[in-house]
Amino acid sequence: MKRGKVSNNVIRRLPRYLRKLDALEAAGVSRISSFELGQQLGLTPSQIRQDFSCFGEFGQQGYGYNVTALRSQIASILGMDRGFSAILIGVGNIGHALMDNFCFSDWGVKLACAFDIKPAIIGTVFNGVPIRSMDELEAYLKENRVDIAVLAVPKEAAIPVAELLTSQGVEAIWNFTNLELTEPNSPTIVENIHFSDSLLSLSYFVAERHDEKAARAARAEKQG
Amino acid sequence: MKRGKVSNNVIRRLPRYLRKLDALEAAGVSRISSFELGQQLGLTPSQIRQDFSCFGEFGQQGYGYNVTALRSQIASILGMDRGFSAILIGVGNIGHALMDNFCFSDWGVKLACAFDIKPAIIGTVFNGVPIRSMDELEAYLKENRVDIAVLAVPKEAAIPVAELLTSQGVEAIWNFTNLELTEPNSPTIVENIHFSDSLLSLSYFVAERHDEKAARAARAEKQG
DNA sequence: TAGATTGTTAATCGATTAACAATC
DNA sequence: TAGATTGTTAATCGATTAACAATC
Repeated sequence: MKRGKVSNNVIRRLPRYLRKLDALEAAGVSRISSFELGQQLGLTPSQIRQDFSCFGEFGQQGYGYNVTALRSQIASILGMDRGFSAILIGVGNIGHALMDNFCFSDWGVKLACAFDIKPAIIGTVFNGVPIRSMDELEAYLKENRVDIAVLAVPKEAAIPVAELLTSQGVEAIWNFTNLELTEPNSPTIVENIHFSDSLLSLSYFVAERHDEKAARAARAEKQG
Repeated sequence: MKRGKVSNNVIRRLPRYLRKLDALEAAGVSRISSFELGQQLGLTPSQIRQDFSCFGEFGQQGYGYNVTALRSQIASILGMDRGFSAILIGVGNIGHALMDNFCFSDWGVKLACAFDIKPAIIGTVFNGVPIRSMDELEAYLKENRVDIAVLAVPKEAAIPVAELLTSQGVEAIWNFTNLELTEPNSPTIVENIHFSDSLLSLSYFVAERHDEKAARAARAEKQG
């Protein structure tokens, strides 16, 4: 699989392709052209073909793409078949919601273990995932390969925990705290889920819409 | 405030500026230059000045930006001072986590009401927010202006609920289901929180990193 | 005043779109 | 074969960066 400096925009579109292909497969669609896929995703056929061509040749002239084959290629590009292992740190509201609702294995990730400080839940097993004491985290990291640490601790605990993770060689942090963890020189990959950023962007668009409506109303008023 | 077609990239950076300025203010910093802000955010000073200039002139030559004033300008641009109202639909894991942890009012949004189908919680009040029956949703929408509907229902319920929201003129949906709600011609603004997309992007970067390491190791092997 | 830093115009860079030969 | 659709090269468009006059 070729992969010569793929742009961030392309990478961010890959999961959407995957979801759409999943849906197509579930609907019994076996082939699709870049034109049709573009229609369904609101992208140009050109862009779709360019995106795929970063990684290889998955289509066939005159035919299009085999849905199942393309899906499996993209899954592989995204690393879903590599058996990445994850741990969850912080079983509060969000952590609990993830353990309960979010099916890591659907995306090729094995959630091996969770850590928390609440005595009441330490030692229990939730949805097949054992919850351990935070005190054991460092020892765990020394003994086990952890590809992805899901960070769902309260703000106050975030920085020291992130530093421990980085110092113990955890490859990547999936960050649910509202803090900017991205250190300039850190070797750790950080992916943020910033709820507030998302809500504020939405808020911006709503405000813009309101302003447009108000402007239209004002123009109508002026005209008579 | 001028606002002539601002690019999506700019809009997505605004919440980050806001968070950084909040932190600077909290740390007692009263002025900052685009150079220094750029250093702290990993952006070029040019880009920062370009971004701000989409909305007006907030700085002063030879001085830079007043942190408090700039923060409040950006808050206003993002619509934080408009008193947008929100409702939450679906008080499951995620919905509950949002009610418990996520401070809507910090971002200028008033969470007025929540809706669910579970009799046990209908009629209760959580964190000051009343939980009502889903049966009352339509009537509520007819009687109250709702700017933002937070959609946190199970997959199965998502589409019909989204259609109800759109038909009742809800301006925007903050979508926590893993479904693509964006309808080609819908007037409703949709902002997605797709956990799986985020995790898969992260997985991609980890896979890429692994490949690079493997390639380095292979080269070293060959040489020595 | 001299130094610093803005806002903006121009230059560069990168991403998207269009076009088309290759080919199933 | 004729029609369809790919993968890729070239053209366009937009976003980022650089430069600089304006000015605090």
